[in-house]
Amino acid sequence: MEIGKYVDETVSTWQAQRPDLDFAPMGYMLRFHAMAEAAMAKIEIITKSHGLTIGEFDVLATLRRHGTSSTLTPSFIAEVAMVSPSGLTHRLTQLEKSGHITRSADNSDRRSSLVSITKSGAEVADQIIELIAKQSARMYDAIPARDLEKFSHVVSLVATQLESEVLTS
Amino acid sequence: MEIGKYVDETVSTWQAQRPDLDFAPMGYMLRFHAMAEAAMAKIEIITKSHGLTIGEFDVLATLRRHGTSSTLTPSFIAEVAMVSPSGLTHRLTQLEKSGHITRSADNSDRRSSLVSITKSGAEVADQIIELIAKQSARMYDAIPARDLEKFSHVVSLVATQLESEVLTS
DNA sequence: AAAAAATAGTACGACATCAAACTATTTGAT
DNA sequence: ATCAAATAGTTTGATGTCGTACTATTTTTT
Repeated sequence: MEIGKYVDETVSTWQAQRPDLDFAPMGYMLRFHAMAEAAMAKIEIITKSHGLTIGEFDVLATLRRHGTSSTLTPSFIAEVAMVSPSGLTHRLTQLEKSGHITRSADNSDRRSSLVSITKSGAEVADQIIELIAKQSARMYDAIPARDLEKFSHVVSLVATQLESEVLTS
Repeated sequence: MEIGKYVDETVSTWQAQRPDLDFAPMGYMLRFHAMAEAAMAKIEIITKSHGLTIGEFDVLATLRRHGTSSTLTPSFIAEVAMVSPSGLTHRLTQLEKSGHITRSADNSDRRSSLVSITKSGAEVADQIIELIAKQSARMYDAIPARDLEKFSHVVSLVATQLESEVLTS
């Protein structure tokens, strides 16, 4: 089913069953989410075409954007990429198999290790980020700059609202 | 890491490494996505507190909003809930275990089956949807109605853009 | 009427992720 | 200095999802 229809159907059938509730905000939220998912699906097509999951690309991108031959610790990457330690281990293992990164010992702290991006890793990251930047631009092509500002503003407000709630709930 | 910071850091470090590209649109997209994820995480807390995954609730909600004692086929539910057939089978199995639905044979087409929501299933669905409706409303509390309209408009535009691309790519 | 094609649902295998338990090492407290 | 606590990373087990293959049934074709 297509996104718009899905949301419309969901909201209207719920509204019919529960007229005591207002489903308009839920509708905004659903549309918002579906949209973001669709955008992400586009990105995934790009990474997959280069043999990477989005998660793996995220790790590779974290390394790449800290320098063409950067070396970071798993902890730092996990923090920035917002992935669990175990999730990161898996991603690193995959990237290592593909030859996009190398792991080496950290002699100053032997609990830790050093993750380096390889030449091929940096190349793939560069190729993918170009496609993502272009795809993202295309996504907002149809939107007038003024609307986009307004949009961005609302997104910020919702973000603030959401994060303030984290503290109170 | 907090959402806003994460996006800012990502965009600015990429921009420094690849000044030839424009990362502003990607920034919008990332913020957009992070926000939607955060919203969904809120919903997940609600469903989890009633012992359901979001996916399971989606199935239960599909049944509930088609009537308090509705009966639907797995095919229809899978279509509306946008889940794969195998994914649906798993969700139905879980819901059946919890006593929220029942499966029975369809005598008019013996390949198919009939899924019915139970009394407890309908009750849980109602409880959860109330919380989701309220949570969604709270999310947009801080936003003036006019801005919200604009927001919705832009979301629709992006949606259209994304879906038109599906055809051309 | 028989054979081929389509459809409904399930089973199985793969995968990305997470939480919790675990090992190894470093830091901090006494 | 010693021992407890904290930290870094991996391993293990569980979960939810999908794609593919499979079984049973119905529809369509000839």
